[in-house]
Amino acid sequence: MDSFSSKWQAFFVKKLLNWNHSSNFRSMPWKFEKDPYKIWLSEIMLQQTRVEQGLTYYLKFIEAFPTVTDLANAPEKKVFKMWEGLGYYSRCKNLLTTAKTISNESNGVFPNTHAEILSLTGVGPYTAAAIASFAFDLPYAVVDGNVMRVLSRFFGIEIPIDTTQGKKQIAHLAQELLPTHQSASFNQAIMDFGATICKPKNPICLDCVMQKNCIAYNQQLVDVLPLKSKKLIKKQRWFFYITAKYKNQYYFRNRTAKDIWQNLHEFILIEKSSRSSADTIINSAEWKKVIDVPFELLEVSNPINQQLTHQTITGTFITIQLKAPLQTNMYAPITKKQIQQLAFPKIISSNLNWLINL
DNA sequence: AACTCGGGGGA
DNA sequence: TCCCCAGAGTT
Repeated sequence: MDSFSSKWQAFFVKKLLNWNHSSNFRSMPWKFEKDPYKIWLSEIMLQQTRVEQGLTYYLKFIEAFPTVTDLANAPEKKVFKMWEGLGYYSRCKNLLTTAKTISNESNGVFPNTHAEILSLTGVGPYTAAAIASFAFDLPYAVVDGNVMRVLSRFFGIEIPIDTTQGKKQIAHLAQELLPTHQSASFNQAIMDFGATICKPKNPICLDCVMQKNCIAYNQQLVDVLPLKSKKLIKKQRWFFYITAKYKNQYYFRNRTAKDIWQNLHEFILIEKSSRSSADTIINSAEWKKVIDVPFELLEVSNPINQQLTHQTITGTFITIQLKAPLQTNMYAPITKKQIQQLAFPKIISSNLNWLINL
């Protein structure tokens, strides 16, 4: 565990803080922020999310909900609508849970110890360390994708970072490196350094202030580290969405199953595990079960692919005009005005305009 | 320990 | 296409 010489560790910390003080850090609205609520909000939004992508959402949320109590008291539907497009929607649900906990049980006062922060729903080791160090100057080292990459390269760690052992070793090393009285600066610096210099692809080693003692650089392992042991397996799914209109209303439902897009809304869905034609779908028993009234077929879209991390969705939209309201209660009729308040997955929101000509 | 949860951007 | 992004919760 302590196989790295303290000399190299001192070098790393000194060079990193120096690099940071030379105004190389990234400029972001939550930098130097001391309000734990704002730090928490930004950290949740940035989980597995690029800073540039999360930025507009953060600004929008802070304006709409200046305090944790404002967020706790907001209608859930409105919060999900504002989160629409950011992905990983369980974050939004957990965000609301924690906002209500703090607002109701702590009178809106954010917890100020590492253990309490870590116990919040949606707050794991990374986020707890980030809030503790940035808001309260507590000595906890953050470990995110940047930190794992930077440390595995500089110290030449060859244990895969997607294993328990690998994560444990990096976390231990990061905590050991952390200068106790400069935890916020160190944590921000190492992430900015990873994002701008020690990048995943084409890192800027020629400009790197620690090149001299970087094991990956000296042993030509920069393109190899960090190691990962697992390969991603993608599942293919075929979604047939039925845009069913009756008297200026369209049928939707909220996704509640243990699956993607929980708490988002969707049109009537018939899913297939293999490629299928729209004709087959329209004549299937499943179709007759949900489209239980006479209808007129208006349009069948071309298939549209959406890439997710673990699956590829091929979506086809089938537009029909109902001659009577559906008898099933699996889907609810929604007016155009109401539709605009609902949150949808991207494959629906990006096609909503032409589907129901808003 | 393995799986699953989105959407976007870069190579 | 594939990989990665200021990770966390569930199984």
